[in-house]
Amino acid sequence: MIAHSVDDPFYYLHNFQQVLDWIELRYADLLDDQEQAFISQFRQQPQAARALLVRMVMRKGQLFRPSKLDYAEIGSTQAALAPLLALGWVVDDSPLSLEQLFQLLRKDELAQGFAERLERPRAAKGELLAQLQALELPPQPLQQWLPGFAEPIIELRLQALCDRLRLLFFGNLYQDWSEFVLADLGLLRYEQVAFSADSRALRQRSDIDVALALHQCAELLEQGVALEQVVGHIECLDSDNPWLLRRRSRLLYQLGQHSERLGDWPLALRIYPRSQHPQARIRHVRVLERSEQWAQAFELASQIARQPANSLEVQALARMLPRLQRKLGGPPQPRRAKPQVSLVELQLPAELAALGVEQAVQLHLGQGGGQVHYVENSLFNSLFGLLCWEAIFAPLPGAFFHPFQSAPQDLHDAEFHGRRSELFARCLGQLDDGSYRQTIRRHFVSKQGLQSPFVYWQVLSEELLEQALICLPPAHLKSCFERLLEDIQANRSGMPDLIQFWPEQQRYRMVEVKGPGDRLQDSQLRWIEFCAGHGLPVEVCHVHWAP
DNA sequence: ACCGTACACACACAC
DNA sequence: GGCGACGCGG
DNA sequence: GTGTGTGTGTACCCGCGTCGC
Ligand SMILES: [Mn+2]
Ligand SMILES: [Mn+2]
Repeated sequence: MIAHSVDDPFYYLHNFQQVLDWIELRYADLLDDQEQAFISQFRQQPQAARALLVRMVMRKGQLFRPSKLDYAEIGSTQAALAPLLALGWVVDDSPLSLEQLFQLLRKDELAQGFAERLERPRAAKGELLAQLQALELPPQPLQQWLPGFAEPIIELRLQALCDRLRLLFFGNLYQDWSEFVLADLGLLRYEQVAFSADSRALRQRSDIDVALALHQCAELLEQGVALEQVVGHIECLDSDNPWLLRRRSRLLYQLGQHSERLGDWPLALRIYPRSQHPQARIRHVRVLERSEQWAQAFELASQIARQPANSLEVQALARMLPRLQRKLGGPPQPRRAKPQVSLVELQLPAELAALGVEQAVQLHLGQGGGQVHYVENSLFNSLFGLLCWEAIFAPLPGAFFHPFQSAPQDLHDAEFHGRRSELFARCLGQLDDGSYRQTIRRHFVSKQGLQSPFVYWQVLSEELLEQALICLPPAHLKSCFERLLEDIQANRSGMPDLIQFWPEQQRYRMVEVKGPGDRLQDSQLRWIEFCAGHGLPVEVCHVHWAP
């Protein structure tokens, strides 16, 4: 599937052609005439022209100077360009804004070309731009900006089409064509899932359009376009595809946060109710509170408290409800019980501060016998990922559809566990009969280095793994893994900095380190609460620096 | 990992 | 001419 | 001093050339 970069100078072209073939085979019914035509015409072009086009597609932006497109395997850029210009896939007379011109030309070229119109031609490049921006010159072709400039500037007109193809192949827009070469070089290695030939990222053209439009809205948001306008755009976009809906909710949530930052509470109050983001309802209450609508805030908070959707909501409400009751003139609220956790106050020499608090405590605790590892979330998540490898990478319909996936598409759906409950039950069942150790060791070897949403290969040494398998009781692992499966997103974080093992006694403890001025985060509090409830040994260690 | 996702760290404010 | 930001390429 | 909320900074393959200062 992947062309080898070491012995094929056109490896990128062959990879691109593979993607076209893949799409033609599986997605033909989702392409329009223009897209179909591109795929078939592309094949008929000379190799040099095809290669140059792909090089341009892989580069940043759509505007280029031919002198910057100099590739040994392609040879003459001019010759390669001719067929692309004839087809209109590339044009060489696009109007350019002043800003675009400044991105393409060097400072000395601009200073020379605009010499008469610049007051201070020796200033910094950004200053030169500012001087010319004041003249409010409209976009125009290069030949009008700077008649007689040594080379043209060419524009690739196929970026939108190629984004669509990339979306179809990868099912997202954050992966790009460098995936192929990274995989070829062994820098990224993926599990080979035996998915069926009809497994596809997207099933209808309208979903593709929605995905592209959402991506565009995210870009508008980033560029700082008026929020009202972006919200209006998003509201028109609908789909029954769960990951598109999740994407939409996330974007609305971000818009809500932007509104908050601008102090636009009415807008935030309109946006948050439209988002299904796990924290959207809490933000809604919070904005009611910030805008001093305490009665409505209390009412909504009480309503959520009757049917909380997740543990984040429960936790946030425990803080907000007493506060709101006080605001409404209720009786003084009893102080919430602090979490049951053993606290250690530790005084360390200030020289160790350079290591960072976690490493300083790691060093200190290690002197008392019992090896200490700085693991945070990596240990428990890795053990989970190794034990449940087959369930996570099971070829369920629609979960896998291309060779570069590190996780199933529905990993963060509420139904992820339900759709695989049999498989996970089988994995977790191994914690009852002791066979889990062999499964974890087997996958540690056979899957070594393969991308996984749970396994942190760079942290998980064999020594750490063996100590963990000796010291961690299977019942503790089972509680932890069941909690993870209840809500992967929320429960995969918050685990303590350090873990200490005493293999001779089959004993361990976890230690969350807190330097001066630091405090437990919500996810860390929830982990500690979970540990208290299931008998997992965890401590919090406050560090003070000795003068 | 769809400018995200973990962390710690820096402020602010109310009690 | 040294330094950092950034884009590129395998 | 407590408890809260909010906004930052940092890291994601890595060596190399170009550009700007
Ligand atoms: Mn930590
Ligand atoms: Mn810590």
